[in-house]
Amino acid sequence: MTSSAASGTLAGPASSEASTGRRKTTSAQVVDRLRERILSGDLPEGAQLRQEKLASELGVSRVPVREALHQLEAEGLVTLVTHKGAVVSGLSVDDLEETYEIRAQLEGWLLEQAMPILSERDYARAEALVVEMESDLRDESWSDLNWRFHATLYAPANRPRTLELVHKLYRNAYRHFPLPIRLTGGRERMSREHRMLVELCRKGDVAAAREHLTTHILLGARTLISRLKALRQKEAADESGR
Amino acid sequence: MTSSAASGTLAGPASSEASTGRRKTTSAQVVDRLRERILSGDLPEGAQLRQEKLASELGVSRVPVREALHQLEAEGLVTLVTHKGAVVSGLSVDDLEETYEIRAQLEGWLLEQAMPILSERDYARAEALVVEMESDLRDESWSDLNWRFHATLYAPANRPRTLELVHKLYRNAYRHFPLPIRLTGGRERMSREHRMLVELCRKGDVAAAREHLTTHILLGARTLISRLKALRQKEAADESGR
DNA sequence: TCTCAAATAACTGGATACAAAATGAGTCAA
DNA sequence: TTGACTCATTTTGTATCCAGTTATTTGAGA
Repeated sequence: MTSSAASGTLAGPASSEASTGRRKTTSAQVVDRLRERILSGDLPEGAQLRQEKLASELGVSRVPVREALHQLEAEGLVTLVTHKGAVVSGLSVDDLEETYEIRAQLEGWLLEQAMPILSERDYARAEALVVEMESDLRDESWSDLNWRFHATLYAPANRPRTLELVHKLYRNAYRHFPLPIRLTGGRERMSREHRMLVELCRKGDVAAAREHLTTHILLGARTLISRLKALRQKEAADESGR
Repeated sequence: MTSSAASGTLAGPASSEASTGRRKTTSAQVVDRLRERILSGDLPEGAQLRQEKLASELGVSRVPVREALHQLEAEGLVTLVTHKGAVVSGLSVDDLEETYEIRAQLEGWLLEQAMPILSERDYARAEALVVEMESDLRDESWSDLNWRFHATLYAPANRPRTLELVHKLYRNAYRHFPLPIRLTGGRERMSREHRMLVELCRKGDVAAAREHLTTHILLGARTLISRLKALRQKEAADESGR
């Protein structure tokens, strides 16, 4: 446990210190590492997180790992059961639906607030992102680009905390969908809806834009969730029929 | 540190264990304790939280205290600065305004969803709470009763996560206002607005009810915040002029 | 062979002790 | 007065030990 020669060991002082100028604490680094692995799906829903294993993998002691797990629990990424340990938390279908409803409400409001302030520059930037989404066909890039597109339209509302909250909901919901089923309704439909949204904003039709955005989110969610249900049923069938 | 005979020592296993049947972990108890003290204003904004002091006060070691602080940080109640320690976090005026705006959006939506399902029983319960608020003149009871009134009208919407989120925002915003200035516009106006809200729900006028609720929240916030500003300016003046 | 209970192992939660790192205050000299 | 330096305080991290709980295995009896 001394040499910490494991493959995934945390970066030495030099690397992270140099970039920020301010060295993060070990537990904060552990949080970042684990969050990344969870959000990326590397640690799938339901995975057991053993303190000792994580500690040795990362080359740290158990204390910062425990603190990291507590923090991740507060973020909703893991579930801590007393004396049983940490498990990467899942989200029920109901929870997912609710998350999307909250997003629809808050994003609709953000767009409404931003619209009077949106400028041609913002529209151009948003459309550039649509183009980027059309050209970058890697599935992994998509959800980030999609968020940036949306965020571009909300930014002028100047509601940083709301934006952060929505972003958190966005990431937390998205990770539950395996990559293959994320692109709801295909890229074409997404592009079409996104372009349409920008167009409505340009026209200055607040009500129509909000309506379109809300539908975009909720219908997307419905498709996504029904696919997830199908996938889970299939998995359950495979499991029992095996 | 051995005898743990301090006044605020955590309850022995017996008391909390008996009620739930499942003993909470020490760090969870510490979280509860600290959250309570912060939300009640006992630990005011900006207060330094010394690990060792808290640990000895509560009769526990530093480990659960640190874990608790990390969790509270994730909840937004304290700010952790590396190597400087934990401070009860404040909220800027901008943050407060934003919090109320989010509440207005989400609560408006909750009410809309709940309205078709609300029954005479719910109205009666809500009105009973209004009466209770009129008779219980203790300032400390008020914010809890107020929340219960609102929650009663949202409960049928059956959106537990949204309700929890809103509740968190509610508490987190409220604690920043010292007790004396909490009752915006006096009890009479509050009662009037609450009764009016119930009446609009009874009539089934969804749009009017939502509008009234939103205004109720946002105007209340504005009054509250302007008072807070005045208070802070006064404090600043006292400070420099002393 | 199957089932259930006791023994055992594994893991988490917590306490304590100690080392390391960083901050802030104070000191001292230029 | 300014600036560098030292030092006490505090947080952070590690190691070790122990207690309590859960999971697993073992073994006896049916």
